[in-house]
Order: sequence, then structure tokens, then C-alpha cells
Amino acid sequence: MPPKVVCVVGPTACGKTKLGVEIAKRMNGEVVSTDSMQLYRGMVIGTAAPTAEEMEGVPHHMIGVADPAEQYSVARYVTEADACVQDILRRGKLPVLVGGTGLYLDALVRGNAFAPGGHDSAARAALQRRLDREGIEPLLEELRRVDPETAARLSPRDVKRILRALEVYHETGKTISQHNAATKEQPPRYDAVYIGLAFAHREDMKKLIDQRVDCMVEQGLPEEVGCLLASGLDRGATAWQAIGYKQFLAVADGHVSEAEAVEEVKLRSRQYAKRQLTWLRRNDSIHWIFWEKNRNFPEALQIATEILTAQGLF
RNA sequence: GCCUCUGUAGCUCAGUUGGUAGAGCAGUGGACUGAAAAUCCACGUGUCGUUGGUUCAAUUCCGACCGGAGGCA
Repeated sequence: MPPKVVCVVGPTACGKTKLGVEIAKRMNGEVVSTDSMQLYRGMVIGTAAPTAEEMEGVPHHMIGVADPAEQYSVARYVTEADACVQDILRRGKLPVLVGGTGLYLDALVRGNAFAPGGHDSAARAALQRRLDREGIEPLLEELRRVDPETAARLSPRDVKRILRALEVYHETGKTISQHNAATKEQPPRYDAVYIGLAFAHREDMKKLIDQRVDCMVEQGLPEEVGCLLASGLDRGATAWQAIGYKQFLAVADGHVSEAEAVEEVKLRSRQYAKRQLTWLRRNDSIHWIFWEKNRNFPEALQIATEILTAQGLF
């Protein structure tokens, strides 16, 4: 039986961070963040990364571990985060996985081995050049030939995935469908117990997201963006894709007003939360806790404890 | 007060030389295996401002009225 880990999941602004710390405190655990943006250094306010105070003395991992100029990836995340999980287990403590990036969490729990390649591979560079020169159609044509299954699955406009599929083929001689099928055969690396947090009504989630965005601006999101700019961070960096940072970069560049940026950040956060829910809904082993209007953490911790006890964790 | 423009989906607007209408955004659902806070897919019935008239038929033409914008006084 694989080692047990606790996962706290849910859309943005639903209280994962706080509940995660509470659970870790109660169960002799340490938190491993499963968030693709909190792992960049100096991006604290806009990613709602926990502060030292919010960590309440519980050790946290995978937060602020990468330079914003780096292009991170799931593959690298799994390697580094898994080392943290292993270390926590070795010390006899409970890993509590907390964060909003579904792909990262799933890959970590399943112990995904990713096919070679990546943004810095020669294959990717060559494909990118072909894309720039000839457009997507010849690439899609090639994919239809070597991996018809994937070609049929992807939209002709899903350039990212078409490139990746060809990249895997060029790098390994095997198709990405074969890689994915092989990954699915593998048993998961961890026995995950999922606690999901969500609002019962979407209007309540929207309200909280709006509040949180206003709060971020007050606490200095624009200044944080200013620091990233002052550090000379390239405008093409992955870190700028983070909601909040992208929009306040536009403010710094004089393209939009601060008020417009705030509205945009709220909107994008809402849409992001919706996508997170879509991702999570297909995981039917999540034990959901639904908030009514307000978030009641003592009660949630109580419910979570009962769930974890029933799973033999307490 | 007069003149001109304008009123169509939650929002911004297109359109119908008269046969009851469609884009973008928003919203909802979905996908996702080395960019994932990214990327991509699907879903469009609304008294066409109100009310009279002309017409086989009006959202479309004409009149009046009610909103909105601008101009002249």
C-alpha cells in the first residue's frame, strides 16, 4: 500500500491555505504547496501565498523556490515536490498537499514520469521554427500521420498541445498517446485522501474573490509588480502569466488604468476558479465541504478530522 | 421649444432592399499528462423601446408617444 498523503483542494479563495495549516498542526504534518505560481520568489501578495504568520510554525515546501525568470514545468515540479514529500515521510510526518494547480497535484500523487522534451529542448525549438515559417497545418498533418489518435483528439487551434505531441515523438520515437497510456498503467505513488473546499453558491465565491483582489491591491500588489519589473524580469517570462501580475504589468506600461486592471483581475480569477472546479469535478474521491455564505474554519476542521479519521489517518 | 442621431441577447454593437435576427464580450458546461493562474472546445428565443397605421405579412416603411446623446435657440 502506498504511503498516505492528505490533499486540500478547491477553487481559488476558498480557504485551502488556512485549512491546510490547521490539518497539518493537528496531525503532525508539513505542507507541500501544489501551486504553479506560489513557487516563484517575490510573488507573494498576488498569489496569496501564506505569510510566515499564516504558516503558524508549520513547515511549508515548494513556495518561493524558483526565480521568476525561470520557466518552470510540471515535470520539474514533480521531481522537486516529490523529494519534499519523501523527506517528510522519512521523518515520520504527514505530507499535506495544498494548492490550486490540479495538474501539478495529480502528477505528484500519481508519480507521473513525463516524456522528455520541454521548452528548452532542441525538438521544441525546431518545431517552433517550423510553426513560424509554415503555420500549424503541416505540423498537424504530420501528427495525423504519426499519432492519429492525438491528432483527432486535439483542436487544430490547440497549438501548444500539437507542438508538445510532436516534440515527444521527435524526442523519443514514441507517440504521446503511448506515453500517456503507459503512465495510466502505473499505480499511483501515494494514497491520497482529498478534502475539497467550495462555496455552495457561486455568488458567494464571486464576492470573496472580489474582496480578496481589492485586498491584494491594498497590500501592495502594484509594488510587487514594480519589484519584478525593477529586477529586469523579461516580459515573456511564465511568471507574468499569473493573474494579477499580468494585469498590473499593463498598468505599469500605461496600457490600462488601475481600476480597469482590478476589474480584469477579478474577472480572470472568477474564470480561473471555474476551470479549477471543472478539473476537480472529475475526481470522485474528493470529500467536499461546502461553505454557506461564510467560511467556518473550526467546523470545517472538525469535518476534515472526521473524514481523515475514517480513512485511518488520525 | 425646434432640429439631427439613437433605442435589437446581461454588456458593446451588426443586420433584415418588409417574410419574427447574429457577432464579440460576459455567463454555463467540458477538455487538459514538460507553458496549466496557461491553452483549447461546445452552448445564442431576445415582447428587435411603447403604441397606432400601411401591408397577405412590420423588428424593418410611416405617424405619435416614452427613454438616451448631440446641435440650434
